[in-house]
Amino acid sequence: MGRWEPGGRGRLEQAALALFGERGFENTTVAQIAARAGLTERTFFRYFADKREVLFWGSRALQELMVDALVNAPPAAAPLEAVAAALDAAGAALQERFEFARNRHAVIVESAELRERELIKLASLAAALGDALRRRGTTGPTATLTAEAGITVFRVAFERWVTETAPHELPELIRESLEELRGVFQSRN
Amino acid sequence: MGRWEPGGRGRLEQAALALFGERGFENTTVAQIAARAGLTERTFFRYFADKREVLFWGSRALQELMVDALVNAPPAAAPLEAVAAALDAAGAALQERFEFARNRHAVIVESAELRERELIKLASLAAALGDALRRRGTTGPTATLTAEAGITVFRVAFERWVTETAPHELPELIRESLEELRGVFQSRN
DNA sequence: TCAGGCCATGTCAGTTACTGCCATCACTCT
DNA sequence: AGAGTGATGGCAGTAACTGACATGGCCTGA
Repeated sequence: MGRWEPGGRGRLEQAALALFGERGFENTTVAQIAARAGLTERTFFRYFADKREVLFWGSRALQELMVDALVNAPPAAAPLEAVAAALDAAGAALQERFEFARNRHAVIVESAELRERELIKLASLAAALGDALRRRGTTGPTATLTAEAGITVFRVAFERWVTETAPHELPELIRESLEELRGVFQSRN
Repeated sequence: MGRWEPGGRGRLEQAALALFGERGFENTTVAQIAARAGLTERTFFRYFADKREVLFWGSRALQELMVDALVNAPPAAAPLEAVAAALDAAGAALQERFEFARNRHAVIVESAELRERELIKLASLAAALGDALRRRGTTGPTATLTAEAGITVFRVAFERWVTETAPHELPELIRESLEELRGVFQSRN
């Protein structure tokens, strides 16, 4: 195999997901990932800041998608409705890649280190949505709280989606979870 | 100094917080922490699973406090009210240690690794509160969502508490944030 | 066509987090 | 005093990550 095969990053991502699935994150070495991708350890660390990041590089795209959806929501929409639009966009996009999402999630939940990384990615996503809300005119703490609540809904729905034996559709689970959270704040007894 | 000075764990915690504050988390080695505490690196890793954990060992107590408060909330209280009781307990306890909480938080926000660890600790706290809610009879997704929303409120309020120049009281900030989040779900325009 | 440059990759040495194994030291109990 | 116990030290080893430099393939301009 030539030194110049294209798509080094993608090959590393695939090799990592496969190896993590086979032997677990902690029992997989970066050198092994690189070898399976036909590259060296040093090159791995040029593409990814650390061993965990190889599973999260792709999530940048999802974040952009959600921020765009929020920005393009009707100006008259309430903050929660704008966030809901972002969640809809994410739900529709992920629904297309159920197999991949499920495999990736199965790997992540098995490793505390990967769960940590996922949490900080979601926190950064929440911050980005909060910023976008503020650009729409929502005031400080409300923007943060709405965005964080939206991410909570997303997390709970996603977890159900990839975990349940009789799979529902993700967008539907997102809407259900959002309504349940609404109920938490509306009941008063 | 004798080999048997008591309180090794506490000395390590203090030394770590001080060094992280002086030179930053990443520029501090475990050997330096251990040396300042009059111990060795090997002993550090007997007390703490990893370098970050030294800042989080104390948070176990807070989690127990909150779960207790939730369990002891009136049985008639709605899920959100039970979670609010847990948040009140945490707010009152932390209010006593403003200086420490502020220093520790300043160190954590400066390091991505430490922020990750804090997020997973809060996630574990949310899970514990969710479990406690289920033991009170709250059904599955609602318990999770209520607990997660409560932790979100806590996080936002805590951040304001240690960040604002004119400091409010933490319990007050928690109540305010909870009401703001309620407003997010009640407005309909 | 070839000289030069560009850039992805390789090589290598070094630091540090973390672990397993065994030795050692202080204190206690009998 | 001798044995046991529990906290600590010493040491060697693995693997993640980094910096400095070398090298190989491709492209571009004259």
